[in-house]
Amino acid sequence: MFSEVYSSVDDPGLIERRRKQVVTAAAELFARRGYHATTIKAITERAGISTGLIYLYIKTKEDVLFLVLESLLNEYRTEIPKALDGVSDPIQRFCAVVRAYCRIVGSNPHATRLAYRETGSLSPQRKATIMEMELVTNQLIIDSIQVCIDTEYFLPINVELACYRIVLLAHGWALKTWRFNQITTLEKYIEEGLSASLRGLLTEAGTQHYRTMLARLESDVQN
Amino acid sequence: MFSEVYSSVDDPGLIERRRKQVVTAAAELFARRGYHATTIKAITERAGISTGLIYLYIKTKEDVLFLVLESLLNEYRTEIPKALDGVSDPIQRFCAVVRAYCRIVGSNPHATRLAYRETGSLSPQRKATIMEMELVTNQLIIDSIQVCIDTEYFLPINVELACYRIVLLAHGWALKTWRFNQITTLEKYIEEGLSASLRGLLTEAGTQHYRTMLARLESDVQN
Amino acid sequence: MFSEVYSSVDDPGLIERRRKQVVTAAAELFARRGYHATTIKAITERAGISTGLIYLYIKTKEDVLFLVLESLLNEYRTEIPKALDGVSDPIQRFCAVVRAYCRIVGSNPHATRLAYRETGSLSPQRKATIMEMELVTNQLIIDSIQVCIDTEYFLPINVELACYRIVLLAHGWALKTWRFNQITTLEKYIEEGLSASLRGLLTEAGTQHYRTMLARLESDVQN
Amino acid sequence: MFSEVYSSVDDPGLIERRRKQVVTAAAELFARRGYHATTIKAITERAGISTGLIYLYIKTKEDVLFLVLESLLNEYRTEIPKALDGVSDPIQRFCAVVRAYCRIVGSNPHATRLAYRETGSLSPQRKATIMEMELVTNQLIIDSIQVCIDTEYFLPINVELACYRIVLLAHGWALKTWRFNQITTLEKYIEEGLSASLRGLLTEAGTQHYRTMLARLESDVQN
DNA sequence: CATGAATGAGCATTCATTCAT
DNA sequence: GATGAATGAATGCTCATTCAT
Repeated sequence: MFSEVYSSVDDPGLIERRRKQVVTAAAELFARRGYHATTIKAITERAGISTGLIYLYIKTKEDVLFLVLESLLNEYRTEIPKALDGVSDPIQRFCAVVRAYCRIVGSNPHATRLAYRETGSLSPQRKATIMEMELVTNQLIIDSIQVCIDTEYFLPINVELACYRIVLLAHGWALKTWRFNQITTLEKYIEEGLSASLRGLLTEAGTQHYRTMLARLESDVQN
Repeated sequence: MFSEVYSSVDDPGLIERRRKQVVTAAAELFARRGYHATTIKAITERAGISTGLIYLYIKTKEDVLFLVLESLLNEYRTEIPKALDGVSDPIQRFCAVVRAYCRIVGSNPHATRLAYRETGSLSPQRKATIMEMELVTNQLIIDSIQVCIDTEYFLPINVELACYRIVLLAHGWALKTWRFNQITTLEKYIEEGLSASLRGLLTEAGTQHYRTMLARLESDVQN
Repeated sequence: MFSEVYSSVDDPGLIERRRKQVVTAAAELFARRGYHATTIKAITERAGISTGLIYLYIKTKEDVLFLVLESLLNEYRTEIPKALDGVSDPIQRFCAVVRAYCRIVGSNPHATRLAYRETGSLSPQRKATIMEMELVTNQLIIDSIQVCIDTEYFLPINVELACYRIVLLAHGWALKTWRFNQITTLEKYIEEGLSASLRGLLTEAGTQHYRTMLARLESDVQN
Repeated sequence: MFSEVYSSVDDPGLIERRRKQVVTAAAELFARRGYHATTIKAITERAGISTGLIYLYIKTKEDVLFLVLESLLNEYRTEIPKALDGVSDPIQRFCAVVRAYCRIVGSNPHATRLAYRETGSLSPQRKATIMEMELVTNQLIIDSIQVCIDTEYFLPINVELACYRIVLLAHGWALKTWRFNQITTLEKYIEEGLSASLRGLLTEAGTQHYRTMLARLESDVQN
């Protein structure tokens, strides 16, 4: 973790701890004021360290941005698989991925917006790294869709485009929170979006399977 | 047009002309380098005017950003209605709106991304103005969906959420151009997205109506 | 003049004037405190301009150093030839060059020391430029020696090494002013150094010629 | 040795050892990058000690510069007398001093240049101390010249000025190494410079004596 | 109206020095 | 004595904005 960024300090534990301080402080400030409008001094003050100290753990201000974005994407990569634990039905797995992704975004709207706003402020190499990390997360979605297609629950559509529609469903919440919070809740947003997506994806067989499953779940809940 | 921004110059025609120069220059630079990395000097140079002159037509750098975003949203508001000219069938009107919106985004991906990145750099009031303009455009989509629901071609879903799924479909192209350009074309992207959306929206009756319509269109083309 | 340094201002007269201000101020401060210990702010304050203005006429602090050194070397190149005006006798020309060089150094001891201290602070390219300018000045000395050798007034020694002994005689005054000012005057220093040099350079014939010349000069003075 | 600089450590042997480490490391770095561009951290790293430790042996960065310069001048004071061992003829002693001085400079051109560049970075008191040390070395040269004058081998010129011409001859090699290395060798430079100096210094009697001596030396070599 | 030189507050980064361990 | 993380003042440079011409 926190790879790619040089530190002149040796103790990895200390690096981890200090960087967490810095990333937490920076994430909040970047979210509120944006990357460019946030000064290093503001970050260090909020992190409770001196101006100079931050430069023992990062080399440039851009490093801080990278660490913030990296830490966000790491959360996706770590949290989504957890939501799949113990779920075996293909359609249920798809639903679980969608819900997990949306909820992570829902609990981090600032960070998600930050990723949209400021990825372009990174150096090309760093930008590429972040994009690759995004692709890794997307793969989790793609896989869950592919299984549904293989089992003929989903129509044989372009998997990657379908994946991006899910990604945009999730990110959409963050990008338009200001409006969505006025007219609905995150969970309703998820269910409505999920339903629409499923209607666009399910085959006849898939629909059948999905209904049976829902019925069973309901009767389970009743007992 | 160009309201909300003070100018010390009297002649409205001159204001209009100068601001067009400035907005054109700024839009290109903002798209390439981002708002913060673009200097007023760079804008005036590209616009072919002197450094000081710009301050006769705007008061602050933020004004320029506002004018650029305003001009983008004006294009949406102007262009989309044109696509509806002479189209009367509700589903066809819906399809026309979606295609028009996506194509405008497709011809302005930079500007669209700019809106996502830098709307937050505006003052709260300006931000609100821009968001309202977005809502006006959205209303065009909402109306086209509402008619389809009223005629029972579309399921009675939440209209605004459905609208946002369309908006995100369109914006999605701009936000992920880097990837989509590698795997598809804009028109294919639109048709795939439109199909998935329709599957998620159409009622039985709507599906029927849509199929009949498509068949008729095809036979028209053949003759 | 002041070539090699970029300015964003167009008017050459203004550039000339502003740079003179800056160079004068910087030369004094560099001489007193050294290049590194002198801040841009101190230079602009002394030059009576604002902090930002200096950057319209130079790009980096190193540019200022370069301009200061360049202006010193330009003085050598301009002043020494003047001392040769109307002097035709080879030995007298040699003496004139030596005296002129020493006097310029004597009126600029700070700048001369600065050249020794800080030429190394320039970029390799700039350093090369300064060294070349020094070689141009040295050529004036070399030429005057060569003529004396050709006329067999001077021994056929290595001309360049002889030249450097003269250069060091002159620079020596600046490098050791602190001591020389305690024990002698510049003019006495010059005459003593010149005598010693001549004794090291003159042939029999040269000595003869020199003595005759001196005698004539004295009788001229008497009349 | 290493007087004038306070250390909080008691053991003089340890002080001596640590300071040698520091001075060696610093001398190399100062020579390559200059005093200001060299950081304390770079010095301690090269010396193989921790950042904080250096402050047990010196109080400020300037102390390090002083120690480096002091150690250079100590070398002059120690080495030159060695060259005089067993030489009794006045002119030969003079020649030996000149050669020794030039050779020390020749083996330490960086350090010599450092002394010229950075003596001014010392506090006035320290500067005075260094200058005094230089005078002590100069005295060795002065003495050798004075004996030659007393024996009427040399003309009765100003001894101190003559001394400085020798000093500048030696330092000249260091100050202009970049050029001299292109056109000659150190030994040839010394001999040429020494010859010119002698021609400027010797009386008739001195010249006679010197020639006899040279002849004897040659015949010695032949046998 | 137009020009572009002038202003000066603001910011990322460095580094000598300190001090808790 | 030794370590190296921590401190914070200091500095070169940028750039939005002003204003004399």
